[in-house]
Amino acid sequence: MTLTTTYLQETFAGTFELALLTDMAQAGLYKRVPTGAYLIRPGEYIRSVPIIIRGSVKIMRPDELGREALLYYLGGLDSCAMSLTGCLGQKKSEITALVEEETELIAIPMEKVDEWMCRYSTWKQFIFHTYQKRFNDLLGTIDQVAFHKLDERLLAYLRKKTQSCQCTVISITHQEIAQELATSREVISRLLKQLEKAAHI
Amino acid sequence: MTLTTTYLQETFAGTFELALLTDMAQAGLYKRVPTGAYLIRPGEYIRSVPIIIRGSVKIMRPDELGREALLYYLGGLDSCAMSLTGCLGQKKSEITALVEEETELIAIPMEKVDEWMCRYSTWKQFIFHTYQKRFNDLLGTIDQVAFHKLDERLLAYLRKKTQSCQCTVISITHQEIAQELATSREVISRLLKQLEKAAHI
DNA sequence: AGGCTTCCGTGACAAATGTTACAGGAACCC
DNA sequence: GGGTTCCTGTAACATTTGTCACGGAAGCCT
Repeated sequence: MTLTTTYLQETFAGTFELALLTDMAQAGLYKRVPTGAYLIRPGEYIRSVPIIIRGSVKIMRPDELGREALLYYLGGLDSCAMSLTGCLGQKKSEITALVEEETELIAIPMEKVDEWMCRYSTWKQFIFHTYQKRFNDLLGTIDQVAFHKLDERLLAYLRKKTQSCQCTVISITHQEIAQELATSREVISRLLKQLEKAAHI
Repeated sequence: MTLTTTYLQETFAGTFELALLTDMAQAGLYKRVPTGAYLIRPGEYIRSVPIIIRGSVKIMRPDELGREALLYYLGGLDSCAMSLTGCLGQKKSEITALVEEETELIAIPMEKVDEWMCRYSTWKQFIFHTYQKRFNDLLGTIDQVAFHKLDERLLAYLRKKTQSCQCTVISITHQEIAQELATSREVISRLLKQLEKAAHI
């Protein structure tokens, strides 16, 4: 599919000025990415900045071996700050971005990201707003990991999950939860049992 | 003290262009801040972006009550990304910045931060470089908290501390360490004993 | 049916961390 | 000297989390 200015206008109603939308239509690349695909993996170079239109992307941080801590989710009209710094700094990615639900996105080539920054003030605002959101996400993650016990973190995790997928039922294996909270399956099993009991009282 | 372009030239040799330095000399405010002072506290508004010339500033994240997790340190020629987003977004601070060693800094008023972004490419680079560094710092912190046990974290903490203060002897109470690692004093006592023993073997 | 895989439940135990309680040393002030 | 405060050491115990070992349920393939 090719991007049309009209489509962009519907999507970004109010946030971007017309001239910018026209530029985006021309320079941006529309992509539809299926569940399970990776947008980026550690070690790869980042050459464009994605803006998520619809769907859900999970950003994770791997450790030396195997484990991957959950950092945050990207949803509608979010963008990734990691990609921004990565892009502008020409660095390899330090994170993994996994598509959780089929995602539509617009990929903006990095030269444009830079160029528009001075040309369009709404773009500059968007970029910094993105930074701010991601920073707060990370701070939130640190809060969780540093100050809260696993049961609370598990609850928070489940809540966020239901929010981000807009549904009331979650289908996921204990194993996956365990990975994202950097613990083991048995522990999650145990805690879920506990919560279940506690809920009955 | 007033800022002179010559002083700035010495300090930022190579990183900033001359015209920018002249602007900085005019708009920037030189400050010398004593150990123990706060640059910012949660809830306060940020009206300028500090660039640290010399010294050491500790950035912490408080939880609902009392505890404060260590996020990272700012040292020579560092700047704070939180202040950037805070500034440009007009938000209240979510963090605490405590001066650990007497610090000299230049405070740049936020209008200038914004204005120079498009005028001076070296400034833009500096800003994004700052973002990138802080982001990586945060990721490192998450790594530590999520994947490592307390004894490793303690070691890493001590190492960083000796680095940042450029000395071989640290003088700090167990209590403080405990706070920054979000644990209790007794635990730190215990672990330090352990490490001590282990070192003797 | 039988065999395979994946996921879940669970008990028993080990290790790590948090908590409580108390004692002693050093510094300081009166 | 006596009193105070701050810091450290340490023992005992509670709680939380990690690990191991195993068994059972469901699905899928032949």
